[in-house]
Amino acid sequence: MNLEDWRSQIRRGTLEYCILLILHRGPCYGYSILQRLGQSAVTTATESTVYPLLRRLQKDGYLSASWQDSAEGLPPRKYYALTPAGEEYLQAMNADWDSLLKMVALLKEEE
Amino acid sequence: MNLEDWRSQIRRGTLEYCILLILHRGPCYGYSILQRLGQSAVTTATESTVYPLLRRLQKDGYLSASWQDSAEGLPPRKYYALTPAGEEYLQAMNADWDSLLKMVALLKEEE
DNA sequence: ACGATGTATATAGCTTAGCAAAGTACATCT
DNA sequence: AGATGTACTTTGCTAAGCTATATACATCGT
Repeated sequence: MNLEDWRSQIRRGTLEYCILLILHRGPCYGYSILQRLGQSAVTTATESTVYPLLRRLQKDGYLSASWQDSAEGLPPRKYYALTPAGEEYLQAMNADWDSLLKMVALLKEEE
Repeated sequence: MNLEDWRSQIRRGTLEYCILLILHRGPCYGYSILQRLGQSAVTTATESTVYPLLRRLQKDGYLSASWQDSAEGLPPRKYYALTPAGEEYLQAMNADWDSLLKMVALLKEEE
């Protein structure tokens, strides 16, 4: 297990959380989400991670999706948006995330 | 995917990080680590998660282990401690953790 | 006497999400 | 003609968390 493997593990759950945070700001499409996640080395992911994740979140009722044409010969985009269930799910994640940060901060303090 | 499943995913990598943080303070044995992790709903784990994780970290050279007898008829304990490689690994994780926190904070700010 | 609880560790097998690799389709740039 | 960029899809591998079960002994309650 090296750092790169650890990052891959940390992305589990974290990517899902980040995607919901992005969509909380407004509808967005996969390719753009992929690029935004790429801004941090830890959340960087590939298409084979993000596209299936988005479809899973839609299947579970947390996201809605709609195809929209792009201008100037660009491929059409599949826009995703948070459903009410998705907003609720995100709020529960926010609470857990805060709890986790406190736990880690506690473990660091006590040194 | 419900919140409980998400927590299970978030524990991937997170548990490993928390265990190294605990051992950074000094040697400790599995059962005690298990109880400390149980202080937060997000980091709560079972024996079947923590014991194999500890052995894996030892196998990878991040931890050393030694059996020590307990007083008053209690079962013996396997104490784990960070190796120099483990300390290095933890420092790299700390950097990644900070980076992740910044990413999440950024995504929350922009709303 | 006997079951329940607490301490302490171990292992087999299932499930799931991240990922590499490869593919589709079209437009622009060199 | 080939490379690059935009945008989405699918197959199959791998690794880690988890349920269930096991071992071993001590104490506590009924």
